[in-house]
Amino acid sequence: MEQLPLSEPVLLVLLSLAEQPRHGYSILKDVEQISGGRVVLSTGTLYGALQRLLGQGWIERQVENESSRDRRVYRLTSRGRRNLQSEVARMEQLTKLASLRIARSEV
Amino acid sequence: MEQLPLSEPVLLVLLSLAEQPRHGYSILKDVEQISGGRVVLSTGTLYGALQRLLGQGWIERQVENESSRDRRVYRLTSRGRRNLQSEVARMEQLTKLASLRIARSEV
DNA sequence: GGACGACATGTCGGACACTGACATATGGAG
DNA sequence: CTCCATATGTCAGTGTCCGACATGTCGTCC
Repeated sequence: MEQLPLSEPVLLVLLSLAEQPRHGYSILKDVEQISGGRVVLSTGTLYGALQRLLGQGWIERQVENESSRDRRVYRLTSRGRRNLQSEVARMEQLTKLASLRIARSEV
Repeated sequence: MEQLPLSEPVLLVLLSLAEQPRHGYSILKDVEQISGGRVVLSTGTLYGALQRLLGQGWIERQVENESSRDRRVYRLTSRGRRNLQSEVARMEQLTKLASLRIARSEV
């Protein structure tokens, strides 16, 4: 029922979780790394997005056995993975269109 | 000085203008067409975006000789075209990363 | 000539996401 | 013991998008 498209911050959070379950701060660092340092999420953006994604059932809390630190680990749900895939498919289509339009206009 | 990324509505407006100069309503119809009917801009979104893009120097008004109808035709500036190209390059990079991450997680 | 729908531009309030600043607390290194 | 990285969270401000409303023209059909 939720409509795409995703914002870049949220997309990067999901891509980070697509690789493996992570906790918030780990997502923060991973996003910075995979974006080549270009995207540095503020904690407000991150934790707000996590709450929203939880509410929509795209991600879920992972239960931990014993970790000394106060970490909250999240993982993609199958629903979240499906939605992420369709979102990426949409992006690919849009990117292809964009490349065509730009190329055509340069001739 | 303006930072990317662009929202999907604005990106589609720019792609529409990348092909040829258009007036507002024409952009509206073109965006609907190139997005396969998926994106239907509200006029609030469209005219707001056009004002912003004018202010940032990404697009400019085209002077008309004589058209009966009250049309305001816009075209991309060279600055706008450069920025659009770098934005599309960014999207391609992000899309590539996304495909990799998703593919890897499916194995 | 009158009605109606497509064309054409615009404003405005509400909803919502992103940002930056602030707050708090723990772990490890020196 | 001090400092920094780790770790999570809130909040006010800002900007964008959307839907509704407003206004007017042009062409066509009856």
